[in-house]
Amino acid sequence: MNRKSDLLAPLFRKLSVRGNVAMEERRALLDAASEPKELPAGRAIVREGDRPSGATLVAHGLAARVNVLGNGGRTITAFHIAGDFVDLHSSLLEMMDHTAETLTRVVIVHFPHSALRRMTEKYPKLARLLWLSTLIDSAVDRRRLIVSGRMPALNHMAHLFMEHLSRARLVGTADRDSCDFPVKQADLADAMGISAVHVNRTLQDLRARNMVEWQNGRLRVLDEAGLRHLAEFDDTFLHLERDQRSSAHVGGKPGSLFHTLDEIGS
Amino acid sequence: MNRKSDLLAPLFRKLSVRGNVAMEERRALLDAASEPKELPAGRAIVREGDRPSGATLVAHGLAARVNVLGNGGRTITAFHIAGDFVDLHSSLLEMMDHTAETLTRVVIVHFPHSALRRMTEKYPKLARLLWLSTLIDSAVDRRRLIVSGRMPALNHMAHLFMEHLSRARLVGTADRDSCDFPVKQADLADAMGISAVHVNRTLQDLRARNMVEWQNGRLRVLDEAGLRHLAEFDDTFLHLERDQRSSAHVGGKPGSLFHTLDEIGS
DNA sequence: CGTAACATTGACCCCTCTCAAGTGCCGTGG
DNA sequence: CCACGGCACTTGAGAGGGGTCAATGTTACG
Repeated sequence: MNRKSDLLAPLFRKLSVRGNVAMEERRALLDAASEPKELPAGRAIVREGDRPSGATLVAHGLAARVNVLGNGGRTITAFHIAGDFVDLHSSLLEMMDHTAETLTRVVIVHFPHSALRRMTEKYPKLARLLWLSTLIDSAVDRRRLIVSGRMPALNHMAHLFMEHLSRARLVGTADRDSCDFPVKQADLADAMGISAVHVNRTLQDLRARNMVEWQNGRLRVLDEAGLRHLAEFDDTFLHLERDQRSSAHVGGKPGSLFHTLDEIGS
Repeated sequence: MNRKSDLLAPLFRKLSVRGNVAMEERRALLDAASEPKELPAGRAIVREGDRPSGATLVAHGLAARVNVLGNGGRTITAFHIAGDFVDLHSSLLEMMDHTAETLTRVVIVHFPHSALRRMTEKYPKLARLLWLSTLIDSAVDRRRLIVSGRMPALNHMAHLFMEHLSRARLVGTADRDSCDFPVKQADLADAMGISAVHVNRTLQDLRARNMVEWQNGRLRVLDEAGLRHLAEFDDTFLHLERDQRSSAHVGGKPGSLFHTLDEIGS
């Protein structure tokens, strides 16, 4: 049990940034979670076209949201670190429009939709926080869309690194200036939409500028201000601020609409 | 009143594709809507940094989701047509992370958060459909992320056109092979992340292949199969299929969790 | 110590960019 | 009715970021 709660720590940490999560709510989440499962690297967690019966949380390790193009090219549209759900949206959308696969050894925890439903029914504040993180994920996607379409490789990579570091900090898995990022250059290429060769060159550029180190699967940011500047990185879009309504009072009795439309978004 | 219901027709149409919308629910939506407002082209509907007090629906005309980069470059990450909300997510995210501005004369209808809350409280099925379209919007964003990062201009443009036509069909504002698309080439450039010059050349290519016509703000698709092929366009991601749970029975008494977590997503 | 997987480098090419000039359309004012 | 200016669209030429192909280092590990 203690083991399981450790596994959910990153999620709790992330949710707590945006609003309080009561002990009771933590327990409810723990109860809804299945036994952890371990997957080796390179395994699919869910596949495009699947209709998952629950949501899967990454508890440890690194996974990626992957789409395959007609020409066989692989595209990574997001990295999932500890504390990220890979398919929370499948409950409404039903069919997965992308694959989630492990990039390293990964520990996952599964939450059946039925259990989630029961839990969120009872704890609307918690439901609200989960939806909020869902919306934040979309906000991050929008950000990536801008960056990927507009910035040259150097700036784009700076943004990717800063985003990764910020998100790792959010769930408490980062040191002051470094965090795990155990991917291959080819993975970065798939994530940035450039060739692996050019990833290599861009990386060298960033190193030559003494802005980052990246070896043995660990990212170290040497010049954060410089990186932020290059990437025009502003973590406002991660919505790190505390959400007024969730953290304190909130008139959200279960069943009130407070936990429905008002907490979603376009 | 009749006028107002005409304005909501595209929204109803879109929602109906995914689940039934009862007469009573339509009335509720109509009641929640403010008087329509008309804006000229080039006006901001909401600005980045705003904290809107409600959600705004485009009832007529064309708007765009815009972000401004440091170098002054404008990025369009989405076009909003009739039936699209421009800021539904602001209710949870609170602060807008992008601007929505009109590209033509636009008629908007405003829904105060409070009214939406009351309405969705009473009609969970309706709430569910609204959230669903919210999630579909994110799915479309993910799709754009893939396309924009991976495809050369010609294929990218093919995708943009097909997506626009499909969405226009969805809300009933398209003929068999054509729809309004009153933007400048410079807007297309901002949307695709390429220069206006190259938009022009790409457009000429597409025309030379007899695949599209585009004049006087109207798009006509001459070779849909060809376009779809170029763009690897598969409108599955628009989730046109009927949602089982929403359309028929559904055990969703108001207040049940059915309309909470289970209907959101990551 | 051989092999496989990943990182690095070099050479050459193409897509898209920028700069810059030219064309066409349309609304306004004379 | 025509001249004019503005705006959008076109076209041309040269430059550059990033792509591909292919070879060479470099580890990690059986």
